[in-house]
Amino acid sequence: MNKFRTYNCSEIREKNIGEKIKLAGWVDTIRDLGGILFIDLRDQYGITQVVFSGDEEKVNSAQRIPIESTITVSGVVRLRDDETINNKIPTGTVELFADNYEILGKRTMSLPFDIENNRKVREDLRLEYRFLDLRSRKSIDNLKLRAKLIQYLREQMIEQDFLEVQTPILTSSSPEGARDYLVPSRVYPGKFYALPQAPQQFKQLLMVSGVDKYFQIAPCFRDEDARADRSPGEFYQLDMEMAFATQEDVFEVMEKVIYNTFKKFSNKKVDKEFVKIPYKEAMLKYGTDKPDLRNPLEIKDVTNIFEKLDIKVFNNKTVRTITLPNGANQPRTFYDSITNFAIEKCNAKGLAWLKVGNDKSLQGPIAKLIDDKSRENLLEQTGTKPGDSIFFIAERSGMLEKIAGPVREELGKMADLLEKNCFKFCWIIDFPMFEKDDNGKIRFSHNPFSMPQGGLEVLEESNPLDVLAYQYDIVCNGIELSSGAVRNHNPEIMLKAFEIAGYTEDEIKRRFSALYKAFHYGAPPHAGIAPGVDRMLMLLAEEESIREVIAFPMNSKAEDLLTGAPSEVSEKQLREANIKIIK
RNA sequence: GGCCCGGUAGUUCAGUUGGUUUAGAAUGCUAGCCUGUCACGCUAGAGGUCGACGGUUCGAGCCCGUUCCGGGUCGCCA
Repeated sequence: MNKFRTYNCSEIREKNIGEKIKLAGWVDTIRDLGGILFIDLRDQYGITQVVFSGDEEKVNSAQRIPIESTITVSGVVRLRDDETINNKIPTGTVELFADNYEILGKRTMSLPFDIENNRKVREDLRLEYRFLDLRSRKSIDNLKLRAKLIQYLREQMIEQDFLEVQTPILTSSSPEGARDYLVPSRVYPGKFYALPQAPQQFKQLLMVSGVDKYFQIAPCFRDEDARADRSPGEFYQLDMEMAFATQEDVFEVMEKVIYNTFKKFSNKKVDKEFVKIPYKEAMLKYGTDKPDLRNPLEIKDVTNIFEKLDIKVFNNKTVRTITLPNGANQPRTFYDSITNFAIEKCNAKGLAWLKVGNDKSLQGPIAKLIDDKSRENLLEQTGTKPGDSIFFIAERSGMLEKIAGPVREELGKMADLLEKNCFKFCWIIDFPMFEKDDNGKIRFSHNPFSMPQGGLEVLEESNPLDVLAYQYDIVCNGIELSSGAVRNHNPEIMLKAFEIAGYTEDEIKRRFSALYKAFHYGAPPHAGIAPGVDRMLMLLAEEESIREVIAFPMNSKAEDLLTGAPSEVSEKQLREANIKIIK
């Protein structure tokens, strides 16, 4: 029998009445009513009410236990009177009538914050005392959800015949992509390992080796600044890759896994259809490559109508609109507020708008400048009905999405149009292979290892900026869960693609030697994806910050406030690592 | 690195055009009372360099400047 407890704090029920038992846990609250005293005893599983009564000395001493200390209590399980039953907890019909207790771990420092109200507390303080922060019910629930989710993902991948393979953590720096975390080599002065940004090269090598379907719950490391939905430093992906597979094969596996997972861990409606939207269309209709499809608003291009009119603020610009159904009823403050949003948050010069009356008449700042025929075309082309209103975003094309996208989102929120309690997924497909950087130089727009659509022929004959890649993102409610691609397994096409992006053959051989070499030994066509585990959890737990679903996250400045990482190391360690610090 | 927002009891916040004694509230803490509470209740008490420095002013939590710290965002994240 366990020395400290015979049951956990969520276990005892009416069938245990009369039983002599022991419980151990944290003192959650003490309610001292004078002659009688109640303690809510808490552990990972739940809460049981403990009663001290009768023995005046015991009641008085129990009253002085600092809350959040750990104790063990022995006594007898009693039925509660009908009027004292607590329906909020599973153990609410019974209680432990204590005859003795012992403090196991006394709290001797004052609490830095109220544990159950931890969500309102400054995050740095919570992270400094993460061990207390994690005592809150919601934190424990998130840890449990994470464990179950990872177990379920693993089960599903195994069920679909995927083989779990672990790839190295100490590996080599890859010059593409994010900044690496470097680890100095002791044996080879001046040389470094890098922590993997993703197991990308290894999983592709596994394909060449003959692993047919690979997966891993993979830790990934990137030295980039944090965001609310992006942890700094490290995160986990459900990394997968399939041999002899096309884009559609990856979609089929992933849709099954994602749908089942969201269905299992959420009470919300999960849309079974994963809409496929080409990148170009997404940028036009939603102003972003991660559209939130709960928002019904769409952006329309009306440049053709306005290039014929002489409206000063629209001249020589691309003009796009968002129609807000029943928008004409919105008060003036609504229009001011969205205009301010566009100007302040998106750097727009302004936001023109029109109300459409029941007789199709237009009201608003630019109404007088639009002739009858243009008005008809405008209403027709944007699908605007009497009683609606239209918002105009006019900009040069490069800037346009940065305003239209956020304005569409904000309008949806302000008018409360987002479909509630549901998850809506889409695939964004047909990403461009190349883009121009600020200096007009052509570079890879996403993954250099993606297969260009049309292969070698297209690379040789088309304008690079028109070449599409077999590259796809999966997006849920406006959050990007993952990127994936059909990989380029053909060395000839690989050389050509890198050549367009300004790399020589020597550079490729040097930087991607293993992959480049391997692809000369019979590589299967292969494709994969790697959805972020933390982001899935964030959506399922309905958390605003990714740090709520990670046990020990770093703060947004990439510091671990518990252990003090990153920290200075001793001179001896530096010498062994052949490192000299330049300040 | 750029831009935006913030910093006032342990914690979360309020603090009016700069002007009345001792800078408030909630919660937490301490003490006392209370035999059926479950966020128990009631009474009393302690708790503050208003982030820091400088300036304007008869007078600054409030205005100005500098700086530090925190959050968000853009860059960045193939």
